[in-house]
Amino acid sequence: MSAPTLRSLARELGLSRTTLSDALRGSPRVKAETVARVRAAAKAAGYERNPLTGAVMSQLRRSRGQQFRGVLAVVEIIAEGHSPLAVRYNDALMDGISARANALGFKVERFVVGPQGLSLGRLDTILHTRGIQGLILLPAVGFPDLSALSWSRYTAVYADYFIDHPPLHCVCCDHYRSMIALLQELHARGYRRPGLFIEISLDERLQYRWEGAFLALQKYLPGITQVPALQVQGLSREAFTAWFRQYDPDVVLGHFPEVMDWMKACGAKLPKTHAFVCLNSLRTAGDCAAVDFQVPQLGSRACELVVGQLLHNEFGVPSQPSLTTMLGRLIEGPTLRPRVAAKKKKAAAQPVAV
Amino acid sequence: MSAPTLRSLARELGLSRTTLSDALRGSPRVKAETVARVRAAAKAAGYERNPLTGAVMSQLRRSRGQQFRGVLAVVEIIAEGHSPLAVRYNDALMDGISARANALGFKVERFVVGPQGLSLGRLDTILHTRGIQGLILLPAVGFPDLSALSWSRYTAVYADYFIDHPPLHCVCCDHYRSMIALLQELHARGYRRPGLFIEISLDERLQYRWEGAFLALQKYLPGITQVPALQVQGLSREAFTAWFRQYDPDVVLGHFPEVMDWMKACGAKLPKTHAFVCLNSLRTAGDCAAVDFQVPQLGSRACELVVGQLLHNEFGVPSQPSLTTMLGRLIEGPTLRPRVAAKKKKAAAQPVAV
DNA sequence: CGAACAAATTCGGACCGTCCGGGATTTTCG
DNA sequence: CGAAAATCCCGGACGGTCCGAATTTGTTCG
Repeated sequence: MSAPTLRSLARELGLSRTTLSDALRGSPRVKAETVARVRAAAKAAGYERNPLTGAVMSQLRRSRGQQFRGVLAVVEIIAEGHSPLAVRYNDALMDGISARANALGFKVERFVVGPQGLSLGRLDTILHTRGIQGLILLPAVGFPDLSALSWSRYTAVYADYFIDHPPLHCVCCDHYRSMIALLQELHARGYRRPGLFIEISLDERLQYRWEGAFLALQKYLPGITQVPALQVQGLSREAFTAWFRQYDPDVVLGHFPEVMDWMKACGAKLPKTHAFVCLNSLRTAGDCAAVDFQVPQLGSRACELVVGQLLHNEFGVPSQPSLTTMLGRLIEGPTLRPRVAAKKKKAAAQPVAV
Repeated sequence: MSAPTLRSLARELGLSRTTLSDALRGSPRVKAETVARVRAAAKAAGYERNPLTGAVMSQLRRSRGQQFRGVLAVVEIIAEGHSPLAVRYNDALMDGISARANALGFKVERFVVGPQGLSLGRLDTILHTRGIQGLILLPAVGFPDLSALSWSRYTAVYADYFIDHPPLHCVCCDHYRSMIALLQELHARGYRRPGLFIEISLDERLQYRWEGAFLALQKYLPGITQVPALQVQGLSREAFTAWFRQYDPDVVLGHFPEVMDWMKACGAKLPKTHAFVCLNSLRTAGDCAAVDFQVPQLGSRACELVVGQLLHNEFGVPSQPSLTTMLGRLIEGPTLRPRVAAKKKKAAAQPVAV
């Protein structure tokens, strides 16, 4: 009489153990009234389901059927003509998502929301009828509002820095730390006048993580000649040339590979006298050093997060959203001096983690 | 055919599932020759035993009905006398960890590593014999090296920004975004000369996230009078007073509540003429506005991460470490003007997310 | 009003890996 | 040769989950 079990409690209530199990977990298969009745009885009898055992059983039961465990929806919110860069970014994300989802036994379907695609209400209906519960939201322009979806049915991750409507878990590259690591690496290679050339709107979206890290490290790395960052609203050759001539940064960090030509026009030899590192490898054609965000890995991590929550039956908006980030990598290129091997162990061919 | 189970493998070998189970665990009940044969076949078929499942089943069978709990190790690395602040931080983490672990069916045990505690080798042995596989590492001074543990046996999370030996997943507060949000909130409340007063060693450990965010936002928030940040190596009343008199910041952000008295001595009235926000609520006694890192929630998240990996049978060092962060919150206090209710919906009593 | 059909709700079966009692076979020994 | 002992292996039960099937309830239409 000391330890009430699922089965004994079920007998007492005149229900099957299955119904009890489903009711206690709040499965929609059981009538709401029954759920309430069962829970009250369980509480009265002092029954506590063992969550660890439950999780393990769930896995065991699932592993038999193998293969197909469900469908994940990848939701793309397209407000207006999206740039080719965004397309490349999203495709890279998709690669990582699909690969990981497949390995975990999930299939992926892509939905497009926006003027040319589905309305939110329509998406909600489709997901509901298809029984899709896991969502991965691809980065959208601006700050999208998805609060119209019935969130209590879904578990989701936003593949960007931040979403407030609703506040979901996010997965994104760590631009701040990537910049820190990049500057430290450049410093180790002997560069002392790093210059940041950035379009304001790009960094604003990232809450100034590029420039924040740049400003802080410019101040604290030893022996640095501070070059003021050049912010522009649009790409302007004149502005760049004037800035480059005035401050003569020995390594330019920026998003636009076009400036390499402008630097050369000013007499710079890459990588002999000056260097250039593109802040986003997706913008390059492999002809310069660049920061690689490892986007597929981000997608993979996002996928793991969603699947993890699905398996734990956690739905709805999280009580406290979190941001999961991963460090970018420096891809070597002909526009940057390789690291001088101070110790023998550092292999130049290896990509250096930044 | 991709997921061999104990039973399917047994059928194939013409043995019973029981014998298989015993053989794989090396029970003396099974003939040595059979053990070898079974193990070889299991390896060939790609059968993998999930240790957590084993533990659950074992307890289930042994002590029927009794609640089985898995065990997580919380590892504290204490190099020298740890500050009372670190103690408070770790205790808050533990609260969150314990609560979440409990809900997930785990219990927590604390291990202390260091000169006054266990050696790494000893810890490794203890964890092995106790069969503990999930580790949560509490923040350590400096950059600890734990590579001596047999990592292939464990899955772990480090509850701080960064660990490189080995590179593990980390969970930490998002100091950068917390500062951004704090400055935006202060700006919305009408403050225009925020001043940052910070000890270098504190921010250096955070890769200058406080100051990086401060520098960037000082530059981009409209109508700001830039007050240069005051960095100190130790707390000095003279340096602070000189800085405060010279630049007259209308809100001081810093770690040390002591400066409130110094500000008052300079003629400041809190919160009438000036304000103070402590950058770490654990340093305050509730007598001033402060940033709350929501440490228990961080612990909770760390716990979820470890348990998730345990359930998925993922051990060893991750191929690509990630950092999971959560936003701090602004706790209102008598040293800060409340937000002026522009719209009626903003309740002053509610803590504003920063 | 009732039949046909759809949706909602509940149930039964199969399953996971472990432990223990016990069965089957072989070995030891009187 | 027979009995006891040793060795090796098997079946049942455990608690909880999942899925398909069965049963009940509700709805539409002739």
